[in-house]
Amino acid sequence: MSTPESDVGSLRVGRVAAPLREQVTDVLREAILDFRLRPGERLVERDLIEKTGVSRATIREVLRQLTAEGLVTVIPQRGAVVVELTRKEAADLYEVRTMLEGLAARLFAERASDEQVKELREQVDVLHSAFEERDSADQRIQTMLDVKDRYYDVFLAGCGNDQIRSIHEGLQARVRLMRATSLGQPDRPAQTLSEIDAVVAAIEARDPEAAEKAAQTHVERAAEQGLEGLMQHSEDGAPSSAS
Amino acid sequence: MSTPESDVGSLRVGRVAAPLREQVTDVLREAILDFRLRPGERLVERDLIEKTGVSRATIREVLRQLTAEGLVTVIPQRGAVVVELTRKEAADLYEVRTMLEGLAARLFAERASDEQVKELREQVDVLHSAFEERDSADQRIQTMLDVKDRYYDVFLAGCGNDQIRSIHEGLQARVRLMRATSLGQPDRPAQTLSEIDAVVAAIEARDPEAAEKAAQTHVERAAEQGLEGLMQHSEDGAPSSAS
DNA sequence: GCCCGCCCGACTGTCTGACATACTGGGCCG
DNA sequence: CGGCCCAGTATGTCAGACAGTCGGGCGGGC
Repeated sequence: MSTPESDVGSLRVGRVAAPLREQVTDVLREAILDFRLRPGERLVERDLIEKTGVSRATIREVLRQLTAEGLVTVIPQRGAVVVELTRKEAADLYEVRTMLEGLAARLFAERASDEQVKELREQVDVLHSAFEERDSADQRIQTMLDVKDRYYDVFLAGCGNDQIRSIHEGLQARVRLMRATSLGQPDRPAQTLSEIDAVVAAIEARDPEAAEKAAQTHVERAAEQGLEGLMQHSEDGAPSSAS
Repeated sequence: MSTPESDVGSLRVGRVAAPLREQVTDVLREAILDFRLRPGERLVERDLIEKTGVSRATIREVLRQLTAEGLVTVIPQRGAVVVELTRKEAADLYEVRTMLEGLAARLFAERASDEQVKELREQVDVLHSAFEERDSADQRIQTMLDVKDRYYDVFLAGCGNDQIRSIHEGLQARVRLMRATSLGQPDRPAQTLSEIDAVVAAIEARDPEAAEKAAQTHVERAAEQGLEGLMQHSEDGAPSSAS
């Protein structure tokens, strides 16, 4: 061990210069999740080269990465396309997410420090005030989504299981993607708030069972709403254009 | 080869010529899971080029893929390394896997066809007879692992949620990887058998709750055993060499 | 007039070679 | 003896090239 043992490990320099490849990955991921690249759209390497300014090799590595993340599908000899989620796939994703958030909630209630519980409550408060804000509807929804992201950060950090976080991230991304086809009912904010309140309340009471249950209920409700928008579409395909 | 339209759809040609990249990915993945590439080992691109015979571009795409699968980590400017699982990471993985298999078992009990249940039972029977076999210990263990893989195939197919399968695959791979450091107690086969029996029995009884519980118990037991081997090692690192 | 088969353009899959940059280890100098 | 500098090593990224495949359009045959 060369590392001079004093209190090393906490003073790492933040590695400012991210590899180009990762920057591109982030940019593309954002573009997909923002629907600037829409589900079903082909990702032609040459176009991406022009748009991003990096070389083909880099682009291809990025595409592999996004493929593994489940955001793009690759058709052999045809290349990458932005994933289109089937209704069934979306339902399956929600099912897993239900379990996962339930687990996270239970663990949070069992293991988190009082500090973390307090922090979680604070995030919920912020969420409430974001809801109260009188911006335009669009504005408010965006704000709430952002705040909710931070809520989830605390939530998944506090449960003490890092694997949950990384898996949840992937699920979350794809679920978000699903809203492409639905786009329908964006706001059921009040309901969301009370569901989350229930989760945090159970956590504050240090009641793991209740927390798990509440978290599951929350995702199930979200699933109902989310899937509803897909119902109108065909049985199991995801035909975005031409009827 | 102009597929004459008679009863097409069932006679797909199995796409024998997989993209080179995927073959290489498979080979490397196998090598990692077989510990021919051991945890902590550096994966130097030039070496891999020599060993696999493909070009650097291809190798790099493969490494990205494996990175995303969680089998290798990349240290910036230093390259890829076969992952070394921390005791905590392993524990976290088991926690998630517990939930996941519990969910799968519940869904299986709820949704699978009688046919599928029967098939599952058959796999368990095969597992039993593999256990009875009087091969060398090593031989038997290998056989049981193979059979168990097939059991899981049926199990995860029958639960009807494809997302579970893909996530479980990833977890499974990394958990297997963990045995690198432990290597300790490979066989607790009898215990395993009875636990699985319990799961399938509950499924046959179409009792989702019991099935979920039994499946969770199974993974928890496996986790205890699996993690035990890691205990002897240092707190949270995974120092494979020199103490 | 319609259908079949051929051909062409568009892309991907893969390879080669090259260059800048960052890390490592070791020898040299003060 | 300790710190500095340097060359070797490996990654990060780019440019260009070429074969193979897929799809669609065009033209000829029936």
